[in-house]
Order: sequence, then structure tokens, then C-alpha cells
Amino acid sequence: MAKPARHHSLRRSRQPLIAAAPAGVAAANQGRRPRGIKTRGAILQRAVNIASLEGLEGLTIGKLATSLKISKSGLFAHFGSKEDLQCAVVQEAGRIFVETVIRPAFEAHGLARLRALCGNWLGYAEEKVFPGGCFFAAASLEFDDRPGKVRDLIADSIKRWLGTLEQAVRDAQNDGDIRKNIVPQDFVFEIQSLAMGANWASRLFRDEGAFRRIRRAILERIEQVIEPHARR
Amino acid sequence: MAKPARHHSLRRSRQPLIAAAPAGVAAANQGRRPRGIKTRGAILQRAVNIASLEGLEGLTIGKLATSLKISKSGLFAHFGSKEDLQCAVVQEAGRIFVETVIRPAFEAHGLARLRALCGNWLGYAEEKVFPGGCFFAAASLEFDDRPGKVRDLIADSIKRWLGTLEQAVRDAQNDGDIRKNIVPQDFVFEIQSLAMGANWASRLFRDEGAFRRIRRAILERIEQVIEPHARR
DNA sequence: TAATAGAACGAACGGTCGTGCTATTATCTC
DNA sequence: GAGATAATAGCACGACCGTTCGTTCTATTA
Repeated sequence: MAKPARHHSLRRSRQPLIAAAPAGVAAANQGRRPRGIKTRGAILQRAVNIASLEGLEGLTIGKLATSLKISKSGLFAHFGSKEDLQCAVVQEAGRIFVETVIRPAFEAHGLARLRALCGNWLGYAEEKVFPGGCFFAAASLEFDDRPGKVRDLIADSIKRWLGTLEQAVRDAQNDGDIRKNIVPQDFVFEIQSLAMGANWASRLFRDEGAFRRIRRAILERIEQVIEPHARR
Repeated sequence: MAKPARHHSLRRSRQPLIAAAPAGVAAANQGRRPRGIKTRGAILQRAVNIASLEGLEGLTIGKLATSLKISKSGLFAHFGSKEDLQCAVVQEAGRIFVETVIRPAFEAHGLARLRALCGNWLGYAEEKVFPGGCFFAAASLEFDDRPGKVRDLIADSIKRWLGTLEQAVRDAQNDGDIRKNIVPQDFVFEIQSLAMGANWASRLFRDEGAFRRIRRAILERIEQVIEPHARR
């Protein structure tokens, strides 16, 4: 056990996942790169969708290869181990999350950004950017008891997301839009819990009304903590 | 595929799971019954704990048998299929949930019952009645995309739990303790989301403070909807 | 045109999964 | 006690898992 794990693990594209934004076009889809990188991108795209439905452990290399009509070994060579594949999937999901939820909200600031972040998240979960609902909600509950690289990656990604929300709350407080006695961490945690609950109920009960109800609940909760002059 | 699944599925102890309460002692642990029923009880007890950590799919018959020092086939004979084992595990978890969270709260009524239900749930999740946190939170997210008996059982169990909460809200409204303009379903949904968020964060971030913060948030939320005379 | 490196393949490995058959043991009834 | 019945063990199965290997195809470079 504990193989040396040499192999030709390509290990390209180590972007910081949530920070800074790589500026240019998406990633790994422009044709003027070694051939395999396009394949890797296609693999990841499919893998993220499957994993959001079946879980990161239920995503098997054999089924993934079959569904892409390539050989198991050819696919495997792109990653080197199942754990590395899972890590790559988490990073890819994080990239999509940033592009869908976070970056568009960064055109606004303070309270408006907070509202945009919440709205984008609900849209992202409701419109099924991933067919299995919020990827990180599923993945975090699946891996919360399994120590390792995958779990750490998931926890870090979610921590960064919560940090982004908290910073928006702090900015809004500095702008005088949110009451100063609100503890950003606690407040963000409440909102995030409501959002996860919407994701949960909509999937388990096939209750699409969950998003509508939770959207209202979150907006109300935000109303409660903002200064009168910032009310809508 | 689609095996006939005849087999000798014993199928004892089909209690209604959450309704009515079977009155007498717990279940299947008193010695004056056929011997196998004690074994079955011991299997389920261990299975529930493993499943709460590894998931209902990660719970394998081989590992379960090994950890109980009995043979795979001997264990298997008690259930007849993995799906039936999973169903039995869900029902056993439901039984424990009822005993831990619901029944004690039924000594109170209306608003007091609602407060007890919420408090008991937070205690149940925080004190790790199941080592993997709330069993149903994990199971529901694992199975929300897999149609079948197991999923239906999980969804029904959770629906009954939410129904119990909603009835407590309605009773409190009839007592004049909770404002009449509150929609029980929406309100229960908010509270439940907060509770699930606490379970989620405490596990993913090993953040035990999550329960303290969410307990306060839930109590505050209840305060907001009760009539002044019922305030604490 | 020849040499080379990357990408994909098919086959196979050891292991574990759920499941089924058959034999053995323990328990209960007479 | 003997016989019936329930409970458990042993063993084997086919399927699929992640992984490794050697080979072949393809495209760029010399």
C-alpha cells in the first residue's frame, strides 16, 4: 500500500479556484493546446454532472468511461487515481460555482452584492446548474466523515464561499447599510442554512415551491438587519 | 434484472414507525422470543451506527458481518436483500428518533411542545445519538436521486416529522400563543433548515459552536412569531 | 522521411460486492 | 431422549471495482 504514485499525473491548471479569477476565457476548451487537455475537460464536465447525482463515491471510473465512449484505462491515465479524479471534480465544480454565483455578484458592492450572492445561489440551485442540486451540499455531507484530500478540498471551498458572504456583510456594515450589532459569521450561517434547506426539500420532496418560500424568508431576514434608510 | 425477490423475508415488527407509539417496551430486545430476533436487533443497532457514518450504500453486508463476528450469509438470511436491510435500518433509525426526540416532547402541549421538539432535535444531533450526526439528514441527501423503497421510506419519515412540528405550531396558534398569520408549513421549514444547517456545519467544520449559535437563532425566530403574552 | 512523445486502447489482476445453495448447529416440542 | 424447525455457517457464483501493463495509434518535431 501507499503506492509511490509516480505515473504521468499531468496536473495542469492549478488555479486558486475561488480567488482572483483567471481573467481570460473559461479554461481548457481552446484548441491550441495538447490534445489531451480537451479530453480532460470533457471528462470533468461529465464527471461533475454524474457526481452531483450519484455522489463522488458513486461516480465510478468504469461508468464514466462508458458514458463517454472511451476506455477505462485511457480515462484513468488522465488522473492517476480515483482520489485525484475526485479532487479534480471538486475543483471543476468550484470553478463553475464561481462563474455562476460569485463573479456576477462582484459587479455590485456591499449590501447589493450580498443580495446578489444570495439570489444567484438560489438561482444556481433552482435552475439545476448541476442536475443533482447544489454539488457542494451533497459532497460535503458525503465526505464529512472521511478524512483526506477530498474532504479538505470541499471544506476549504465552502469556507471560502462563506468568507465571501461574510465579507459582503462587513462591507455593508461599513457602508452603514447593515446594523453594526449583527455578527457577520452568525448571520451568514443563518442565511446559508435556509438556502441549504431549500435545496434539500426541493430534491427530497420534489417541492419546487421550496425555493420561492426560502427566497422570501431570506429576503425578510435581510430586511430585519438593515438600517431603515437602506430598506427597499 | 428485477429479481423475483421471493426468499424468506421474515418481515417482523412492522410498527407504524412514528405514529401512535407501540406502548410497551422498546422492541426486539426481550429474551422470550425466537432467538433470531435478538440477533436481528443487534445487527440493526450496529448497522444504524455504521450507516450514519458511511451512508446507507457504504454500509456493506460483509463489513457489517465482520464487525459483528458473524458470517455474511448468516446475517444476510435475516433480510433477504440489501434493499430490505436498508429499509430496516431506516425504520430502526426512525424508532430511535421517535424515542429520543418526539415522545419526550409529547408530555407538553402547543407552544411548549414546539419548543421541546426543537430543543430535543438539537440535543439529539449535538450529543451524537448517531455517531454520524442526524441519520435522516445524511440519508435523505444520499437517496434524493435514487427512486425506490428506501427513498420513499426516508421521505415519508421526514414528512411525518415535519407534520409533527406543523401540528405543534397549529396547536399553539389555536391556544393563541403563536400569531395567526404565520403559515405553519413555511415556519416549520425555516426552523428545520436552521437545524439542518447546524448539523451540517458542526460535522464539516468540526464546529461545535454551531449548535449554540443555531439554538439561539431558532429561539429568536420563535420569539418573533409568538403573541406578547406568551413571551418568556 | 524518420524519430519521438503523448493519448487511447484491450486485457487482465486481485479484491469486494450482493446473492444463492447446501450443510451444520442450536433450540423447541413432544 | 427423538424429531422438527429455526438459525447460522461454509462455499461458490457472477459482476464490478480501482489499478496496472504492454501495445497501438496519431501528431508533432527533427
